[in-house]
Amino acid sequence: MSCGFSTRLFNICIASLCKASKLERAEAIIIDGIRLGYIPDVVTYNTLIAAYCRFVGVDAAYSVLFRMKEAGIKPNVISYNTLISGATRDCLPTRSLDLLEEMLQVGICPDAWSYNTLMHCFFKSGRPEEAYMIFLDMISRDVSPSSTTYNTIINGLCKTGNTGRLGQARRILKELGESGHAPNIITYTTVMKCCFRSGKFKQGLEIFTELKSKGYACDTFVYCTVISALSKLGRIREANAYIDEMERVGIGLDIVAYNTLINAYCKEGKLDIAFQLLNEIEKSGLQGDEYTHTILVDGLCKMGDIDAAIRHVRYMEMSGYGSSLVASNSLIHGLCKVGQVDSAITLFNRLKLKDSFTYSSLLHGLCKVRRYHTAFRIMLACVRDGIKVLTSARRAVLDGLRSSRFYREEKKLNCYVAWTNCHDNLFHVVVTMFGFAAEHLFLSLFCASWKHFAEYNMHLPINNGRFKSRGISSVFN
DNA sequence: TTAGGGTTAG
Repeated sequence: MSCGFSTRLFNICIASLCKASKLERAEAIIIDGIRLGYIPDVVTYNTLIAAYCRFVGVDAAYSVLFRMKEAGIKPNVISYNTLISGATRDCLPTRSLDLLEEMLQVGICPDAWSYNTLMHCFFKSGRPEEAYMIFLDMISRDVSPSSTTYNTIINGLCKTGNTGRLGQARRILKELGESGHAPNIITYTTVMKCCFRSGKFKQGLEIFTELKSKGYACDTFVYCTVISALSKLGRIREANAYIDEMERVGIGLDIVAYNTLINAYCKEGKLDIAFQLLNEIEKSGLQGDEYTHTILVDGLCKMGDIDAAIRHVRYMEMSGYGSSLVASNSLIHGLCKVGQVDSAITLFNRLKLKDSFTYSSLLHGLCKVRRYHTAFRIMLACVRDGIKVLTSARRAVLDGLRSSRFYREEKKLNCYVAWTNCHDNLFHVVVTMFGFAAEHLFLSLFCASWKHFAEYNMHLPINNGRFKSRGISSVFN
């Protein structure tokens, strides 16, 4: 008994070292502990696995699993769930699936936690159809979905663009409650964020009112979501009121909350307060991240202080934040806005990575100063790279080419765009066919009982029989 | 000792 108590204390000590990322020290303590008679148990090793996943990587964590077995300690479901979580953090769906396979092979039954994490991994990797198949496997093995399962699916489908019936977000929440799976604060935050993401601000704010009226305690996630949405809408006074409320109810500010605040002040044009907050972050022992500085760069661009924005991007590069694509996009947009299109082109050419924002901003800037032929060349490169620009940017280039009598270029560009659209349509048909599965899940999720749903899905062609051990990987590869 | 929700740009 006393030995068990000592092991608990020993594990607490290891956990605190791991939390502070002092892995070498934790390992040394384990060796010293063994000499003194403290025998590490499965909790000790699981703590170490979690820390290696967080601070080093899943491969290093997996080697701990190996050492654990060598020491005669059998890994349990938490050991594997932790590794799957590590693979998810690094966005490695194949790896997480292999770990599930290994669990089954060594006779450890995956639980809801394992499946939820695995589904999240596939959603995070932009593969909702496979996440759906994981869900089917979960059902076929009689593992009951939990509230986390619902939240993972709602969030995953929303982030991968399958918003489905989210147009009726409040009804979804009501149906979830009626089905006996009461939504929790995470469900509310997820659905609210989905509304904001799809531009349904009114509905999102109604959900916020609803969760407050139902007595849910708002946490920093809820406040950040709402404050950010209000900032985007330009409703700064209300955003400020919630910032005050957050402080009043004693919610401490982490880096994401600080970034949200800085963004609100930038949107209001109060750059001085935004920079004061940056100092406050550093004084409080936190550290600004890529988001913090990107928000500041964008704020400076929006205020027309391009020189300061350029200086801040240089500061970011020198301070090890890397070159943020979002910050560069803000800068390109800002340079075009103040008429420095050549500088925008120089920056554009320097970028190794470009996206739709980069191209759209520069194309708009070029059209604004009637440099349609340059815009034509850049847009050709963009189409060839398979990047889609805003419809307004494409329209501006085509209209400009026609008005400047560059008919041959206009025709060529139109051909390219039509060809790409044709491919997109074909792709859309394929995606829709597979997407049926995800959509079906979504409809069933809120309309039918889980049991009925699972039985029904057993007859779907996409689920020809249950997944079997070793069979599951072959479905995905 | 393990999972799900929050912050940036056109």
